Amino acid sequence: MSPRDAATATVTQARSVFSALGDETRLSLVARLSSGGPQSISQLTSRSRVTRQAVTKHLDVLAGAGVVHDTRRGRERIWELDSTRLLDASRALDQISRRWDEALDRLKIFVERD
Amino acid sequence: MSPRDAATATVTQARSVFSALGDETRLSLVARLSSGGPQSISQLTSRSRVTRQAVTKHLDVLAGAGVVHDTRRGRERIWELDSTRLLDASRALDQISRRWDEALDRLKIFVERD
DNA sequence: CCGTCATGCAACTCCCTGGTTGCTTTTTTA
DNA sequence: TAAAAAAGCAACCAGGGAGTTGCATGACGG
Repeated sequence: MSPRDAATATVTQARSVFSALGDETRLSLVARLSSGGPQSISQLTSRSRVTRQAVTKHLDVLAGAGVVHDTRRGRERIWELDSTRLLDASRALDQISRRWDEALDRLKIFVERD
Repeated sequence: MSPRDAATATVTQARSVFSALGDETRLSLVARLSSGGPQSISQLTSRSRVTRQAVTKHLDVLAGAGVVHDTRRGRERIWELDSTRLLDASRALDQISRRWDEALDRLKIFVERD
């Protein structure tokens, strides 16, 4: 995989994370998993406005983005946060903004030259 | 504004940024503005697969999330990246993942105790 | 002044997403 | 072992979002 392909892959993954976190109920699920730790579907549903089925769907979307993963325990399914992709996405955002900030700095230097 | 309200506001803003960047064409617009600097609508359209009107709509969405802003120059409209919100969102993501990582660490310590 | 280049405005289509309801299956547990 | 708890499966619906086309407007250059 060339460096350029690697960069594209990173951005693509970051995009799926963004799209996953762009939904309000999903973001609140992530926040709750972040502070409350691993929880079952019904536990997550109890503090939510929407149906259990809706919660399940959202968790599946989050899993698709690699943000959470589940393990079965008896009759329940425990969902847990997966921080790696979140950190990757955070870094991607950081780079995009810094790249532009540096461009701005270069521009300032250029403008102030005369 | 209470600290809790402030936190909620931050998350809400971050969410709108995520939702804005969740779209492929929008994310590529942001990437191009990041590396290529300020550009007009038609400039941005020329390197895009979609129509000028589509690009315009996407830029409006990005502006709504506070990620870009525009200035008029004659008959054209120049769009520029706005890094503040991007950095805020990046930090929010970082915190969510770190909060969970620390919880994991505490758990490990607890488990290894016996 | 006139063509043309950059953009604005509006209507319309298509389909994906978030959400629901209803029923079934699998474990617990009393 | 029967009731209840947790979750899975499937169908359905309404709304919004991405994209398009068509036409109007405004600014520049010769």
